[in-house]
Amino acid sequence: MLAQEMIDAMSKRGLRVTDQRRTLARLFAEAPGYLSAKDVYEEMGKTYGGLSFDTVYRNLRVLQEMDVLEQFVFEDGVKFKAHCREHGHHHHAICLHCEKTYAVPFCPLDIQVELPQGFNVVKHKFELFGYCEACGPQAEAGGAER
Amino acid sequence: MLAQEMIDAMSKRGLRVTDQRRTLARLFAEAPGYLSAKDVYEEMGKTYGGLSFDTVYRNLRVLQEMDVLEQFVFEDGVKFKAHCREHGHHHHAICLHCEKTYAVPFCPLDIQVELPQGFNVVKHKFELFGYCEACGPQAEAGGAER
DNA sequence: GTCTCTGCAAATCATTTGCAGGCTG
DNA sequence: CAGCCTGCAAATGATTTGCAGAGAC
Repeated sequence: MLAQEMIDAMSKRGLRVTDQRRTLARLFAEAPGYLSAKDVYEEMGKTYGGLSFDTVYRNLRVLQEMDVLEQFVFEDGVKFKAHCREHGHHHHAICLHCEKTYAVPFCPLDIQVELPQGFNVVKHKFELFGYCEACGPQAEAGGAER
Repeated sequence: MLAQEMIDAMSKRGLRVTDQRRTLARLFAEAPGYLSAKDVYEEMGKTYGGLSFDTVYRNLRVLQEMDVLEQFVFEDGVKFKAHCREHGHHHHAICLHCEKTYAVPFCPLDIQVELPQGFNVVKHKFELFGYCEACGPQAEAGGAER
């Protein structure tokens, strides 16, 4: 999602477009992968002095609530990325090195999965973790999810 | 897993078998689903006075490190349950009402999933959330994973 | 008796909230 | 100008750690 689209989305819902939010939008528009609150704080701090942590949290939450950002609970904490533009139901392959996500159009539930007797599925998760083509070569050893 | 098995596992690795750990083992052996650190603290407090939170955390961590307990990161926090005895690779269907887990023998990766170009899968998650047969009827409305 | 385990209290760490002044529309 | 947004500081909640005494083997 482009920074401008995010800003428009905020503006459309009556939110103020501040310097911070502009910077935040740009940051996520350019980020290759997920960012934690701390990542955002540190990144924004570079181009934007006198920033406070709570404002970062507040904005992340606001943007997530209006579906501009996607939140993902990793084992080592919560991270965010711009909402993916992919349409239709899909899942993700997440690179453990660059944390970039790739769409996986396949959904396990589209085929007949043998469920427990009488189990009524409401929601599901299907995620692949590994190394993408670009990171594969140099990511031999290191880079765990945590 | 039976309480006695858990206790034996601890004993075998040179850990002391204390009242607390016995109680903890019994608790997990009987628990139908996942328990958070707080759940454990509250449950154990009932049958075991003068208990401290940090000891609960310590024991949960120790038991998890020796694969007696399984840790699961829910969106509303970390929870534990006795390691499932199911053999072979499998996934889980988790009831949002009772939090009991059911084995799902199917694995999406066993069939040809179309992966992103050059993506090398290291790890994957596949989980179903919903209501089990027992909870289905009365769980109409409420009980989200949060 | 030795070494691990426990409770207590204090330290972290991530996240949230109250408040008064600053900036956007 | 009114109301939302921000920084500051303090509150909160979850988890960890240091320490000295209690209990397991």
